[in-house]
Amino acid sequence: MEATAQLFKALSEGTRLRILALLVDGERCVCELMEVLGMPQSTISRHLSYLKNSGWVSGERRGVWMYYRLREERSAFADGLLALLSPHLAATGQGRADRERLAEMADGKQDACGGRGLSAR
Amino acid sequence: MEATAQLFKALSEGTRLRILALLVDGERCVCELMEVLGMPQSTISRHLSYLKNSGWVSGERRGVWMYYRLREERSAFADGLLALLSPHLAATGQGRADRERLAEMADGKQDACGGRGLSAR
DNA sequence: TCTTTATATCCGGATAAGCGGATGAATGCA
DNA sequence: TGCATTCATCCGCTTATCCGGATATAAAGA
Repeated sequence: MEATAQLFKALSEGTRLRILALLVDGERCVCELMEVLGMPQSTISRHLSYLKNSGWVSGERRGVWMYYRLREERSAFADGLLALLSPHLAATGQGRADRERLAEMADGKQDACGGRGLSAR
Repeated sequence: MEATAQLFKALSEGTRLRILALLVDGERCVCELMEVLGMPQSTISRHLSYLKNSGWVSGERRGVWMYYRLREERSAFADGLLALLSPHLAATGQGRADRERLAEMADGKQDACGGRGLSAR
């Protein structure tokens, strides 16, 4: 019960939901998320830690960059939750805007990372 | 996005989840919940207000008692969430214990309400 | 080794949330 | 009307959470 509450607590914050929604499409590095969400690095990093500790995402270092993605090992409950959540978030105005912003960045490559951080996809 | 976060925030607290799990089986009055959860009245009442404000439950006064139940008007998303949540909570140790405690109360009618508060079911 | 870049963590401050006793309002009964 | 019961809200307190600048760490290249 308390564990379930903890799972929901991770999802009870707007910024974390935005991050999760972006990660549904694939891995992202911190600087990409900073750029899309328009928030300082410490804020992004802190939320990513939270999501990692609560088991929603995993991080992998590649060179100087940390790439975060959704963890594929999930409980059946968390899995159902995500299946429910991801289309819901994608349909949100904010979700659409974030996704669009990311697409623009991928085009211009004029972002903070200079495009170098963009994972090969 | 922020609205979704708010929805989850209501579910991010153990006591509120216990209450919701109990309401899945039908309406309950405050004194029954007090007795089952073993918490002071102000605590129960506060969480019920929270659940009411976030749209999860509705309350109806009948005489001196307030009966709370799950609101049946829910967004598609909240509906899916509840469908996922309720069996999950019921399978929990805490969920089972609470349910059992309630059953004992219904038998003995020796609870704080003297059984008068037990809705006719 | 020195520097730069990307990220994590620390820190202090502000705000929110939870707790449970105390108080007050609504109801019903004598 | 007076009283008991049920519940909502208030209150002061403690703890948790979020923020973002500052500092520390890790990697890569000069």
